[in-house]
Amino acid sequence: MATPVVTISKLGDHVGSDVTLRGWLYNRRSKGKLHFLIIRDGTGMAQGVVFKKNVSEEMFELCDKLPQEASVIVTGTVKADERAPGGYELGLSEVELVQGAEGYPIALQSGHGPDFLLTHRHLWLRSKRQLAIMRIRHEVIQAIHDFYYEREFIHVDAPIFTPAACEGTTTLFEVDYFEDEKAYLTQSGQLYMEAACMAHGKVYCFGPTFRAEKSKTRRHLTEFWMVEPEVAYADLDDVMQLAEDFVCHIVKRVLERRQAELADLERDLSKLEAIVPPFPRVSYDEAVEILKKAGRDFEWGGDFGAPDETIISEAYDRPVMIHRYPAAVKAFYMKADPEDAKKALCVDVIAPEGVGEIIGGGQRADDLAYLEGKIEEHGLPKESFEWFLDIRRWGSVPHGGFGLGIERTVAWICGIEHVREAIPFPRMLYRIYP
RNA sequence: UCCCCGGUAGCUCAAUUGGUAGAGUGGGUGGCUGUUAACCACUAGGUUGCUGGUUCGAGUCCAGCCCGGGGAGCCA
Repeated sequence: MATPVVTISKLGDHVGSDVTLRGWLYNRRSKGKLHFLIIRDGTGMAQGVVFKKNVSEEMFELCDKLPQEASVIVTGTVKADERAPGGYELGLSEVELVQGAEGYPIALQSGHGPDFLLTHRHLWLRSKRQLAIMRIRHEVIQAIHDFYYEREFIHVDAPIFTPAACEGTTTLFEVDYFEDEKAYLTQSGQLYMEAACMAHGKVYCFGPTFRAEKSKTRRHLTEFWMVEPEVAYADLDDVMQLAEDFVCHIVKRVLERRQAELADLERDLSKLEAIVPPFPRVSYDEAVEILKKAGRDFEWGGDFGAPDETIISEAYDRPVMIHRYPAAVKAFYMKADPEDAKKALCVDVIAPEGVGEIIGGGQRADDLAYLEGKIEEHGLPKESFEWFLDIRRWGSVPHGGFGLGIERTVAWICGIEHVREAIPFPRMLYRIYP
């Protein structure tokens, strides 16, 4: 009679009985008369033990030759054993080879370089560290959807093709297809969320965004994922409160449910456990003072560079919210501060540990005449924004929101150096394969 | 786009002042009944990124190009 097929994550439910696992050989440690087969199946890793006396000679020989990443179906008796990784092991009675994997390029030992690993990204995903990162990414995404679902936000998808820019036009990918006018890959779903929040009150979008920036740093991808909530009747304080609750919720969820993955990544948990409210709210003016005290030569009015952000974030053990930047360095749709028209009601959230900005947002301009002036000031084609101006023509209300970069958030939580490891198949300047 | 660093075995790296190209790992073969990136022995494996130059002689020095890494600007 066939044994039940189970996953490694559920082995504990089957102690004492025979089960079948379907997966891949992660590693093999062979002795003279027994083999230790480390098998992974996507839900975890488990050790199978093959004793020469318990199996046929052919099967024992097969196990002696199994290469790393061979696909295998194995059957054996589950028992708890402290010596086994994961706490359970299988005394194997059958090993079926599905396909071999001679010459598998990624070795367990001997570190590989980033170029080699990225070229083999489709295989690199199978390694322990990458498995942990992708599972944490998955948890972050699920936590995001749960957070907004519980708060009665409606998930509204924004288009990928857009007729005009939200940010600078130099960073747009042009698409040559639509007959009437040029189209571009989206840089942000925000403008569409502004329209949607006037319909549903509280909305968010979650999708890919594209930036044709010639950026070559550990914080940049050409294609990255962003979640963008937008809330009607929200002011800047509401936006900051939402951002704080949101980031805390994500970190807490990963700490609760992904301990094993964080352990695989050797993440310093105390850094994540420190992520609790309240986050410091620092005005742009105060941030400039921090920089000056640190000896930076910084002039009021400019935007912060990456080294500036790092200096400011190092003054705190949790994300820092910097608000009210000079309007001149921010996008056209920002609402001006009623107390100082030179400043915008915006907020950036800077993550600790040098990851940089994970959130950018603020309160939006809700007055028609003001917004028309800003569009002209920025030299943008007004006709492309008529629909956006309509939002201010009929039933305009104060509203605001922000965008959170998924890969930077995942990189920060995982404690990894580069965002390229925080997305399954990174797209970067000079890299589109695989 | 600019600045800095690099390109040597499948992979990660070493090679003294310009003088016969080396190790680990992975592959192969053999050994081992409790391994935790197992270990031990043996073994195969090279047009030193490309093109040109200097030199008796270039992995090493020079020029140009290609590719990669890190950073800046810009941004999430």
